[in-house]
Amino acid sequence: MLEKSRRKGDDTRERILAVAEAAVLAKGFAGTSIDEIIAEVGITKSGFFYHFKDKSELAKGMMLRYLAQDRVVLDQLFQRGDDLNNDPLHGFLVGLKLFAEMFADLPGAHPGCLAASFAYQDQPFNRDIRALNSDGILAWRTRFRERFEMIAEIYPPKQKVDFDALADMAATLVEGGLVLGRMLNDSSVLPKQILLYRDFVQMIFSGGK
Amino acid sequence: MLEKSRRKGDDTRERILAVAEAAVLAKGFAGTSIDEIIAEVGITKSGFFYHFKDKSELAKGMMLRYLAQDRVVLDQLFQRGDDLNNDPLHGFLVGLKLFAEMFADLPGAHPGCLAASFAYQDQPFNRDIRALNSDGILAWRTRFRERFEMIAEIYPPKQKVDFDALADMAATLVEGGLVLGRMLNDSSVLPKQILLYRDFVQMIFSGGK
DNA sequence: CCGTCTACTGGACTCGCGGTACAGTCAGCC
DNA sequence: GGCTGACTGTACCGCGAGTCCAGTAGACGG
Repeated sequence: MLEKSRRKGDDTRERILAVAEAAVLAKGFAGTSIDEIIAEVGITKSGFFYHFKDKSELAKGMMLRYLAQDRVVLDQLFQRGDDLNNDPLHGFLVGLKLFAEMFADLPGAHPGCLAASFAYQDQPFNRDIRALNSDGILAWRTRFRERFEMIAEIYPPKQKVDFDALADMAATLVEGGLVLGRMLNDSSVLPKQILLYRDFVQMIFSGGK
Repeated sequence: MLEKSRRKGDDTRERILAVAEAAVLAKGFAGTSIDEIIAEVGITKSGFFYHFKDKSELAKGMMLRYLAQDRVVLDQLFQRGDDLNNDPLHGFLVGLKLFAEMFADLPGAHPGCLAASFAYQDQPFNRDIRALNSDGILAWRTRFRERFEMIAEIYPPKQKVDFDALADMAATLVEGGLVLGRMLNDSSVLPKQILLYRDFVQMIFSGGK
């Protein structure tokens, strides 16, 4: 039928993950039934359990997929920021602007974050998921902190700042912004918060303006 | 047995809500079964459904209880800040410090937020819940914006700031901080973010220091 | 051409949980 | 003494997760 590039099943697995992601972002993990997923993918229940031994394995697969996409998108974004401006501070500020625009331009209003979706789920499957989640956040922290250290060499901040906390602030605002966006049904919350964060970073490293 | 102050059932209802809140914060709403709640409260299923016609009504009751508590706690906190310092900026900054300390001193590491717990749930019951949630957030926004306007009269900010967004930033950091706290299993994330927010507000209104 | 492996289909069945229905109970109040 | 509020107890339904297992179509290798 379609392409039969690598394995036959890889394609089905990928389709399950894609369908599941859309459903979970729209209705939450608990609110998404397997029956519903397989109906959309066009397979049977047995087919589903051939690929994932249970629902938590599905969640794990979704997280891995999500984090990989996430990493690629973020890399591209801040790379573009640096391409447009080779000063580490201004490259970062451009990256943040692009980041805000990305969230502003998202089609379906409020996508939400898979990670957060899982963070507020029950314990059992969270052992594994939480580890993945944790790694994802820690990657952000490291990436941003290293950037701040680079920036600080050129623009020494007037007052001392905890770079780890400042790095975490980005992820915090994204997660919180998505939550507020959902609550208020207003997708402009998150981009505005990112831009405020941008102002904050700018103030810290280059004073007033 | 105990007090029989108002009605007999008010006490039971309250106990259901209290038990449910603890369970939901620990395991998520979907992960909390009615059977489990009634076992702990010591009533039967019929008794439960006498008080709440379904699980979404329970959620609604929990939200109302939660928002009421929230309002009281916040009022007290910022009132204390103002009592200690009658300048609107410094009173607010003290309030934020108390706020951060409150989260730092919480016993069970990461309590999470009921509101966020529900924000990532499925659609159906969310119509009602979302409205409550929305009202809660909007109340924060108004409260903080009014405060910023008061502060700005005395400390005109160097650059123009969107007070609504700056107000939302507090709620955003709280929600996001709770999410990150859960993911990283680190309850120090949220207080640190609040203190960063405090620094930001201070920089906006009184420049460097 | 045969056997094996992958990627499923089909169907039957279990269990937990949300939710319904409804009859009965018991204590307090007018 | 009857009504109401706050339940108990039991039986039942449907949905969704998950299990078991038998069968099969197609690719692939010898």
